[in-house]
Amino acid sequence: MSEDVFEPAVDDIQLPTVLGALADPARLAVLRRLHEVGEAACGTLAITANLGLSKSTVSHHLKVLREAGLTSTRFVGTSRLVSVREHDMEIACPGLLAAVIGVHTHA
Amino acid sequence: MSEDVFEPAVDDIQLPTVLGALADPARLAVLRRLHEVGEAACGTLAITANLGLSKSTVSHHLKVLREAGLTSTRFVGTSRLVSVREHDMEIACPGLLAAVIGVHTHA
DNA sequence: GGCATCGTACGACGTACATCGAACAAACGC
DNA sequence: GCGTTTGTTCGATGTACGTCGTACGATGCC
Repeated sequence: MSEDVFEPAVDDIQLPTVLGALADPARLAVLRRLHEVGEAACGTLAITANLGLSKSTVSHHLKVLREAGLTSTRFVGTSRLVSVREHDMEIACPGLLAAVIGVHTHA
Repeated sequence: MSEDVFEPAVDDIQLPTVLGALADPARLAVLRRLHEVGEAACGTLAITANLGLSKSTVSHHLKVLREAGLTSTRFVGTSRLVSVREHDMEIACPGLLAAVIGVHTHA
């Protein structure tokens, strides 16, 4: 588990990349779950967000979210706690998170 | 040119589909152009939006935008005038369009 | 009717993506 | 130190996507 996890600076967050990261139902579900929980570990997410995905797939999705600038990762023992970069996103793409997370009627 | 162009009803607009449609720089440019112009023809867009894309590619992107529910097409002679379904989008995904179109600092 | 114009549909091609299982690396507990 | 837990990485595989040129269909003009 190397520490060289790439997280873009606020100024380097690209809108198309963010939208691409959000364009997947699984990642959308993960992001909403993270938003309401605040912080969660990868394994916990795989179970709690009740997406029927394998461990490696969830890990992959978390990587996409992180590299798009949507999430941040914190190391605690053998776990990694992931959280949404709400403040940074509000600076980079104002209103986007609220619009995407706040919608209830759509999957 | 058949008239059977599919445009989803407001209730059938899916957030992941919309986000997927927005996740392409070319489509984002087209949408912004449409937003400021109000209405434009396919050929006009291909030139005005200064994306170096072929006619068929622009047509393809317009199809993606339309099927996602983002745009509406109106038939006028041999041309098709495309416009953004701003009102419908505001109902389906409130705040999303504003967040995506209003960002200036990102491509 | 005949011809130009506008846009779509069709194949084709290369690339990117979502998904999985298995193998690996790191850190903890005993 | 050893095994367990946690998460990443590595192929591999099938699917989807972006792009193009060309061929087609529909409409307007002479």
